[in-house]
Amino acid sequence: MGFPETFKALSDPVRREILVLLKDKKLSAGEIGKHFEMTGATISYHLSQLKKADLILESKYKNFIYYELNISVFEEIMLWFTQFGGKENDKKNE
Amino acid sequence: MGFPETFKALSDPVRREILVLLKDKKLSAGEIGKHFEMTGATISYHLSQLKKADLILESKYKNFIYYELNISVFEEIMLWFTQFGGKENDKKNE
DNA sequence: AATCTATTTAGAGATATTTCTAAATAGATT
DNA sequence: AATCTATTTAGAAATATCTCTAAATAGATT
Repeated sequence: MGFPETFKALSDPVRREILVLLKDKKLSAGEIGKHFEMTGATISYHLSQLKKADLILESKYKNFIYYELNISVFEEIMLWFTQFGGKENDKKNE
Repeated sequence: MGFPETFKALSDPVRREILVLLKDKKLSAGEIGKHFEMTGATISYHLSQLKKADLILESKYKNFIYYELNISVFEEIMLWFTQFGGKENDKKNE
């Protein structure tokens, strides 16, 4: 939806952990929930925030809703960070 | 102070704008404040959050307190993002 | 030393966020 | 069709965040 939402979504530790879980595999809401000591409703809330921020995509299969990372938005965020320079983000030009 | 604080600090639009202002030059609290329609007290609050997150460093000169970016923490954050892959963050290995 | 200027600290109000329980949806299985 | 399973939605409570005004600090200037 836009930068503000994306950064807000990234500001919560639970949501960042969900993103890490989704790093290498699609997972259902229930599978994600098992990694936390929280109700399914709370997990659902966090997933909705990540979805609103376009950081994840969802797809349905049978009863389940599967979530996966939306890499393109990660790239946009990375791009925002490159403006601050640091240890050469421009290796390509060396 | 650690990832959670850093991401929290980055989640506010005013604070992100402050970081952009500091991108190419050191600025005093007052100079930063001029860019916003907020009281100095509020700016001071945001600066304290950025400082707590180690995103900025401060130094005194006369009456003024000058702020500048702390690049190393930006680098740590960038590193966190690289775990999500995306459009090759490993150009070096091509 | 008195005052001025730059900034922070304290306290309070408004709003936003995170979490829960209970109820609603919706598809799958019997 | 009745029920079971997975997930979301609604509403409420607790906590955190952002902003303000007023007061405190501290160094600079007169």
